Amino acid sequence: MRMSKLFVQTLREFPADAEVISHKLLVRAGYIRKLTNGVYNFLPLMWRVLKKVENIVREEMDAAGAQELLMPFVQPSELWQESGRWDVYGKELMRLKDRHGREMCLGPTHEEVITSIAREGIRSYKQLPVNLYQIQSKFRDEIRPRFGLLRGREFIMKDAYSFDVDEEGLDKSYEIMAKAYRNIFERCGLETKMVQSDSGAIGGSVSHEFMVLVNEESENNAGENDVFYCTKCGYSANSNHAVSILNEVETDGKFSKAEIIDTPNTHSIEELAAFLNIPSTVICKALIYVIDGKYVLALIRGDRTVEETKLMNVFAGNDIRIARNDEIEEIMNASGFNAVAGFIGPKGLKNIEIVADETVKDLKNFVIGCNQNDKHLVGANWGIDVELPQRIADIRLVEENDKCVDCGAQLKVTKGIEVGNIFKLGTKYSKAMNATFTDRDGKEKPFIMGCYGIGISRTAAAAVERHHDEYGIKWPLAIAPYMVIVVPVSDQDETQMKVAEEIYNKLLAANVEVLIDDRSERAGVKLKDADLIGIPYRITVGKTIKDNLVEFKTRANNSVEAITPDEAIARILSL
RNA sequence: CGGGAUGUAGCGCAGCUUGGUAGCGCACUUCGCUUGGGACGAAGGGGUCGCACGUUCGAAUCGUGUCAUCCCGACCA
Repeated sequence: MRMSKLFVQTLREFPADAEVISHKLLVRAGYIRKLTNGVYNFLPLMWRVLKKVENIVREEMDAAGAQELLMPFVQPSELWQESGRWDVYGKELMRLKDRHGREMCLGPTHEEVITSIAREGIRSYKQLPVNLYQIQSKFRDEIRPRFGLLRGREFIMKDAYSFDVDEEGLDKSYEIMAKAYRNIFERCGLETKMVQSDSGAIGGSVSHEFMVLVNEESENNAGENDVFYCTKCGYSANSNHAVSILNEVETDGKFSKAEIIDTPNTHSIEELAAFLNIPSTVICKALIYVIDGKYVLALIRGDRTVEETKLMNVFAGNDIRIARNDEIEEIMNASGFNAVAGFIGPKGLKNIEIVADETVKDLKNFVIGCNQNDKHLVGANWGIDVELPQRIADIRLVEENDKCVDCGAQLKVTKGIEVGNIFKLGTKYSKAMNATFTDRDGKEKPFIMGCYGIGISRTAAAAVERHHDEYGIKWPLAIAPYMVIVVPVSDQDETQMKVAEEIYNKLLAANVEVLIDDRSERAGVKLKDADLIGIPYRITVGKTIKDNLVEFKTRANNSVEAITPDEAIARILSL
């Protein structure tokens, strides 16, 4: 391809509305352009990258025995009513009506559609297992799209769905996909970590995420997830799912008797601990949440943080938020109190579910709110002064230096970009939608399902996050839009132009994806653009051509060598 | 949805306090000159100043409303 004809506009400056480096670079280098909030045009260079990623995914999925198909982007509400998700998926589901007033939605994921395909097409266990996948645009009306391609509303995704006769089969299908995913990301030039995760709105039991770790000290960290991992064994998990063994801390408040004392203006744990001159580990913190519209009081040791996803899962909820002040007032009034946040406790509260984190069990002679403003109960003990809640669960956020549940070593935390996700769905959708097959014993059974996603456009953006420098992108070879760019330094030097054209034509003839910068630009412009766009190899034809030498530059490490044109061609063909 | 900020040419910005014929850099067009790290000169083209209403003789500038975008939180590939 000739640069003079290539549809690309590089910008001299970074776009003002971009925050993370992949967004900045992809816009500045002319790969993408925003159409509207969270929705991007994929320009020719970007489309080539995306097709590269797609093809790697295709090859590995096909090799793993999956079959590609394509489902509609627009889906009827009926299927979502059947699965029960029409009412629980929330505002992220882009709903619309057709001219007859019939409710439809833009596909954010395709469990419903694939399940309808399976129940029509699969009648017998003899047809199982089967794994079907597609590569397609998805639309999720995200609350806050950001970070360019990392969190768009419209994005390209590969989604696969497996159908098995039993759990054992699902385990196998799951393992095959995990293997395929490792191959895919490795081929894309991305190091990933497979971590345990919460299964969220998709549903199901077991799930893992594939994270590109990006824990660099960069000021704009694109990693939206905290990943906890063990420094010794292989344990790793998303913060919304991670568990740990706590280090020993003081849990005895050492108060000689239980009494309610004045603790003015101690709205936070820090203020309270400072006022009483005690460690925060002998305080029982009480927080009121709203889960699917119902009030929940969560108790946790003062030094720890509630992990909201874990808490929500205790109640199998879909939506969680901390209660507003007016809601707290309402709860207090209903129980005959008037305490504000900071002085709340479980004793005497009515019409509210109470759940305690495991950390509060061992507290002795501790401090807790008593629903009176500017007062706390000190020296409290479970069963004597306050009832220990019946519902006890792990609802805490793991922290760095907690101990690994598998081996006891220290846990560390790092930021990650989630590029892939695999779930064991089980029968969630097949039961709800009555999707069954006839098993060997002649009985009708629901399919045992799994689902497996990869963010294609996110993967490409993650590659930029991992592979770039101050001059621009450094594409991994496997997903670069072109492999090599030939740059004649001066378009007025006939020899340079002639040699450059020869190299270009020879590479073209050898089916190499090659660009030639035949624009009538100064050398600086051409070299800057080549670096910015991030083509893995550059062959620069300059003055040294009189000695039959060209410059061979490897973008990955910015190394340069002077070699002959023939050697340069041979080098490319050997890669 | 809550908190903060910003909307002026394709991109990046100034002008607004103190109202008076809309500017700069890059990009774009033509000509000249230049060609190893985003040159230079000359001449051009391009904007209902997000939108609406109001105040005023007169609004990019002041007021009200509205829309959009970005950042921080809850969501997820």
